[in-house]
Amino acid sequence: MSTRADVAKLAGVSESTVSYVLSGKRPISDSTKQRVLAAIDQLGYKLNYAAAALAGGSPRMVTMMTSNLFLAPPSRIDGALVDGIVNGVRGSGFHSVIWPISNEDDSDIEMLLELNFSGGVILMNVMENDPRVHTLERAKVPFVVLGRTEVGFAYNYVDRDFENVYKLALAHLKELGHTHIGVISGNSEIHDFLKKAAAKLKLTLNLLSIRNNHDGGITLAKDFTKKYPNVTGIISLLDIATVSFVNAATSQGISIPGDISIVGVNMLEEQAESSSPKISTVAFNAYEMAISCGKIMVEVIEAGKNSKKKKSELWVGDFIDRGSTSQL
Amino acid sequence: MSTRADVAKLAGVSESTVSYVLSGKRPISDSTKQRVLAAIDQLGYKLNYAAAALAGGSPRMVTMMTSNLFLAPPSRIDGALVDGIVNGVRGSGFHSVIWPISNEDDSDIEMLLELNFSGGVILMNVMENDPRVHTLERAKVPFVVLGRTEVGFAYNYVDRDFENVYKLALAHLKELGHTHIGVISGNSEIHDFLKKAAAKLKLTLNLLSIRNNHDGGITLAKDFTKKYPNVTGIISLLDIATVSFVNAATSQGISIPGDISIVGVNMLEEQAESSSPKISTVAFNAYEMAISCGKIMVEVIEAGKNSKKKKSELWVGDFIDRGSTSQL
DNA sequence: CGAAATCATCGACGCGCGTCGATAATGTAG
DNA sequence: CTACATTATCGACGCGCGTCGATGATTTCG
Repeated sequence: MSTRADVAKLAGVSESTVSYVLSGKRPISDSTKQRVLAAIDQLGYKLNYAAAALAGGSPRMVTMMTSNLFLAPPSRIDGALVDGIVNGVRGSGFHSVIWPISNEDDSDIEMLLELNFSGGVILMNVMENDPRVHTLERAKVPFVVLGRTEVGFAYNYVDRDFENVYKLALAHLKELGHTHIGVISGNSEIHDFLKKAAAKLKLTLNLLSIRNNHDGGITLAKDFTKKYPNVTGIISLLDIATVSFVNAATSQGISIPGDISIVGVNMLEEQAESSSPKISTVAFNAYEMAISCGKIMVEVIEAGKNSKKKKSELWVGDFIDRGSTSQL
Repeated sequence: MSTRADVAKLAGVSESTVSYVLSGKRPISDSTKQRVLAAIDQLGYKLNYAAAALAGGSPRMVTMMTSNLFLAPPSRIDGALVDGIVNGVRGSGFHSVIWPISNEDDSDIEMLLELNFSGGVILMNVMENDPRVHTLERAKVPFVVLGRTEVGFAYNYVDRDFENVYKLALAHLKELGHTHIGVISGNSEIHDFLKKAAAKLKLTLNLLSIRNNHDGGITLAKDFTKKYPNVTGIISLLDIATVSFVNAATSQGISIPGDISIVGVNMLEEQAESSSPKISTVAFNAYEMAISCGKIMVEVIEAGKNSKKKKSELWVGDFIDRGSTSQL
């Protein structure tokens, strides 16, 4: 393993010059820069991670902090997000790592920060008013939240523009004449953005709360028309259960889109096309969004502590018609 | 953030004494040991990760190296394994981290090693003759393979004792009078251990190769009895598809265990109990196995380069009767 | 009681790199 | 040609810790 000293010797310059070539924090003439880079290439020199961190450089490593990636039934979406982040930061010469935290215990987070081996943190699977955000804030680590946790507090985030995603889905259903809309969700309450969007369009919402698994969808399909005679349109916030629901409903004689129109807003294309019939969605480009999140993370790290400006991004997708909706 | 110097000053000892208290590599009298520990406690001192790594200490961090955790449909089993490893090493004061590698490209692995921020590597999702094993071997990093990749090459591993797992499942089916056994698998060939076990018991195997998803199970169930009239017993190496198969077969009038007896060998209990009827299995204690793997990893790291002895462990589970098999 | 062995502890050095202050080389204006 | 700003480069130091050799304290044995 060659060191900075080896590179300096081979290039005939001082060690600090090598450092400045790499960091670009001081001007270096083109000629020496070339020589140094050639030496680096020839020796296959790699920056020693630990030494750089010790000497005060921010490590070129991004940590994805996630708690429920492995406890809950794993979703394709989580996979797409992880994958996107990895590729997003890779392009900038950063590495990425997943830091599994087992529970609500803060000690895992603080461990990570104390180790100081991570240049930035991407917080995933956030909840409303997630306390971890404040832990990160206090620790003064550059971080980006994938999702949003609360208002009135400035932080970097990348999220879906749920306000418009819901509006898009509901507007489509309303245009087709549907007024009583079922909401397939894993929560016991309807999300505020969704309530607001429905109110504006004067639609009636009906919460259909199920677990996001195969069983959840099947259970919901059973006696659906008897239980929810008014519901003709559905907006679904789940993925796995939605596929099962559509399959199950169809096989027991409910026609989609004849009897029920359904729009998914939280599914990957692959999933939306795995059911029969296929499911129209408001596209959720999870992978692309995660790539962008990774890039923003890198920008935030490189901007350094000096920059107080927070970056954020909201993603809407197009409505993709796969034929699961029709005129009432 | 307090340092070793702070602790030394407070305890009234030299810095090296503090180090030796922590590492235990030189004898320290009880009285000073107590004083040092008290000072550490009082200051909330934490070993600086980067400095320790730089100075040559092996970092108290374990890296799980996995490629297809996020590309393939995620399985509950992978989750259980990750979770087990995390908890297994946590008990020994190690941290663990997932290093996602995107493809067959070795550069990701070498990056990890060059960074030298990992005390040991647990290689997951290994294939037969996995080249990564040799990369790790060459790099002289302590590593443990979760699974087995090839014979005639000494490395640390933890794996299921497939030879006996298969034997247990097949013997059970044979006792009940089944002679033509279907093998539900995702591969295009039958695993050697399984072939051998069948040969010894004079059973005929019939490969039923499907994808490990909901569709795979349903497709297989369709016209099963027409396509495979001889097959009365099944040993399934998949999890998700098996649940779907059992559900689908049952709902189209095939009686389990009346018409077909089935034994799963690669499922979590939770999964085996989610179908109707439930599925008898040879228990796969993935979580417990992973905990053990984590502990072995720590042992290997702490044994250091001096110890040439390789550790390995093979796990068999009990046959758990859930009523999915019966006398022919 | 003195010499040797053992034990507990200390001091110093180096790991590889980031960065500050200083210096040498070059350019600019008076 | 001198005085001074600018640019390019160097040398030295410190980050926090692991570890080796050395020192002083204590015990053991002849």
